[in-house]
Amino acid sequence: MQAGTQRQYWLMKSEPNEFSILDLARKKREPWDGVRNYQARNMMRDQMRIGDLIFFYHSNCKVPGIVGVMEVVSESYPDPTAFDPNDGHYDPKSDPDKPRWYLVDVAYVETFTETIALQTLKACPELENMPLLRRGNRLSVMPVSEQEWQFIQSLR
DNA sequence: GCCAACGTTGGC
DNA sequence: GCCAACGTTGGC
Repeated sequence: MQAGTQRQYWLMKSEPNEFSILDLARKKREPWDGVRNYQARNMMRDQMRIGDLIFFYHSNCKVPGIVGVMEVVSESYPDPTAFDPNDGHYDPKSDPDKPRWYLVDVAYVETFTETIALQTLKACPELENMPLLRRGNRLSVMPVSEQEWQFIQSLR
């Protein structure tokens, strides 16, 4: 982490059918590719710093919720899957000379013994301002305040 | 599988 | 630049 820079906190979603925290635990480190949303991209490209911590959230599954922690371990760089016609996340409009999509590499930190379920998070007034809990929110990458981070850690 | 909410696309 | 149509997300 850069000297004088406060560590930041994030939450990132993944469908466990596609990529789960078990997959990350096995691989140790992985490019967080396939994000195709400008707001999410901007946060990865412009704001994330090496050493930031991220809640790993399982979406679109039986018990959606936070399942563990990972860490940002690279600066942002162009998402190579956008240039690969054989990749499911291929985007012909992303020019290698002017890439549209960016990502960071993340590393596995830990898995919680129990999922902190979305249902649990929703019941906490301390978290009512989290974008995650706002109606209709679909952002797959979002900031978490230090207070929210600490509070969620206390739910374990 | 349903469907509400939201982002993106493209015609005008 | 508006906005209708369409596609996707993601909880339920």
